[in-house]
Amino acid sequence: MRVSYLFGKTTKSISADEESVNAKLLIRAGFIAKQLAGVYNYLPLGLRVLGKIQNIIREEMNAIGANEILMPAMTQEESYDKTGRSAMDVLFKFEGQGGAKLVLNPTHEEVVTPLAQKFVFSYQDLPVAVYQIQNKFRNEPRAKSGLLRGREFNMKDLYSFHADETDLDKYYELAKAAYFKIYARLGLGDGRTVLTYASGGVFSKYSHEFQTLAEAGEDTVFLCDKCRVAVNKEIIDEQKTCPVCGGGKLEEKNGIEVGNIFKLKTKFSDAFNFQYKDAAGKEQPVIMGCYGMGPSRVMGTIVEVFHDDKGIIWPEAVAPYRVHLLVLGKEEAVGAEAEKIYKTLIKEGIEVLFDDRERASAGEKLSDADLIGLPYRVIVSAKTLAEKSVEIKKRDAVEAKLVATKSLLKELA
RNA sequence: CGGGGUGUAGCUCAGUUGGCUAGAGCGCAUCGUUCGGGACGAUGAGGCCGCAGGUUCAAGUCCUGUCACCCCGACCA
Repeated sequence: MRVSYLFGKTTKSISADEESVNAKLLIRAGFIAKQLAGVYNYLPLGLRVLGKIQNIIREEMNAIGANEILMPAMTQEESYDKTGRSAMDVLFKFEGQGGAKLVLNPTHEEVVTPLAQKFVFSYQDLPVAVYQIQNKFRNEPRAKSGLLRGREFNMKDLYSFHADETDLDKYYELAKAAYFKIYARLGLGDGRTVLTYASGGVFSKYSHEFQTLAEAGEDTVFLCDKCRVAVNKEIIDEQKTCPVCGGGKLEEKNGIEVGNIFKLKTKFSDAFNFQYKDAAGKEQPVIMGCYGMGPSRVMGTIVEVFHDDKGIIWPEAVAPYRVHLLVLGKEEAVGAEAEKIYKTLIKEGIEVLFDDRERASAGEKLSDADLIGLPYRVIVSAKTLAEKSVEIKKRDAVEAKLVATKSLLKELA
C-alpha cells in the first residue's frame, strides 16, 4: 500500500477531551476516527488490525470445532421478554414497521438459543458449538477509554450446547485453552493475560475472565504471586485466598477484561424451552456455555500495553503491515530504488506500507513511522543508496542498522 | 442516574467590563527555497459564533429555552 493512496491521515492535534492512550494514539495515527463517544469508524489501517485479530480468533475457534455463523444485529424485543432481560438498561430499543418492537443485540443468547432450537432435537445432534464475529450494541451510561468501552463494539461470541454438564465442562476447558492460545498469538501472552475468577451468578460458583494486566485497566484484580491466577474484586470478599493453590499472596493489580467465559447451564434453554431427547427418548434441557472476546477491545488493549511516547508498537501478528518503507530525499535514483524495493517486497508477499509522498518532509515521514508503529522501518535515501544498502530499524529497537540491499529479504524473514 | 463542562474555520483552540470588517496555530491551495526527526517565506481560499426566542442603539459575548457533545463518579455478561 502506498501512503499517497491511503485513506486517512496522521494528525498532530487531537481533542483535549480524549484521555485514553489507545484513543489518542489510534486517532492520531489514522487508525480510527471517532463518531461519538464509544462509537468509532475504522479506517484502512485500523480495519487491517481488527481483521488480523479476528482471524487469529477465528482460527482458534475453528480449531476447537466451532462453526462460524452470523446472526442479526437486531432482534424482536419479545425474545428478551422471555429471558427477563428486556428491562436491561443497556438495551437500545426502537420501532420497526407497524410499531414492531425491536432491539439492537447487546449479546446473542436470545438469538442463538432459539436458532439452535431449530436444528437440535436429539442427543445425536449434541454437542455443537457456533460462534460469530459481529458488532454488539450496549447503551452504556458512559462510554469511555476509547476502544475499551464502547456503545458499539466488535465481539466474538461462541455458544456451546451439550447433553450434560460433564460434556460442558470438557468443552469449557477446551475453550479456555483456546483463549490462552489466542492471547499468546496476539502478543498478550507470557503471563500478561491472566485467568481471573469472577462471579458466576446463580449458575455456577465462578465464571472466568481473562484480564490483561495494564496500568490503564479499569478493573481491579488480585493476582496470586505463586500461580499467576487472579480473583476479581467483586468476589474477593468471599475468596480471600488463591482459588487454585490456596496459599499464594494476592496482590492488587489493574486489568483490562479481554475475555469472559460462562457456564450458562440451562438458564437460556429453560427460558426458550429448548430440550433434546436422550437415548431413552426422554426430554432433557440442553446445557449451554458462552464465551466472549472483543476484537475491538483487544485492539485498544494492545495499544495500551505496547506503545512509547512516540507512538504505537504493534506486535507482529496484528500489525497492519510488516514493513514501513520510507523514501527520504527527492533524487530520482533514490525514488527509483525505493520503487524497486517496494515491488520486490510485494512480490515476496511481505506486507509493506510505502511512504512515497513527495511533499512530506523526512521528519514528517519518520515521525509518522514511529506513530503508526509497524514492526520494521526500512529507509531508502541518497546515503543508503551510495552504500548499496538500506537502513532497517525494528520499531522497538534503539539503533537502526545498515544492511546490503541484496540481503534485505533475509533480514525481514 | 448524580456532579461538572463545552458548542466560534476541515482540526485544535483564543476572543477582556457587550462596541467597528471575526482571530491564531495546524491542515488545505499556488509559487519559490528546503529535504535524515513533524522545514521556511510569500500569497490565498475557507465562518448562519450549535439552534430558537428575548434584552439592547449594538450580542460570539447578557437572559430564557432547546439540541448536541465531552469529562468525573455510580453502573458494567
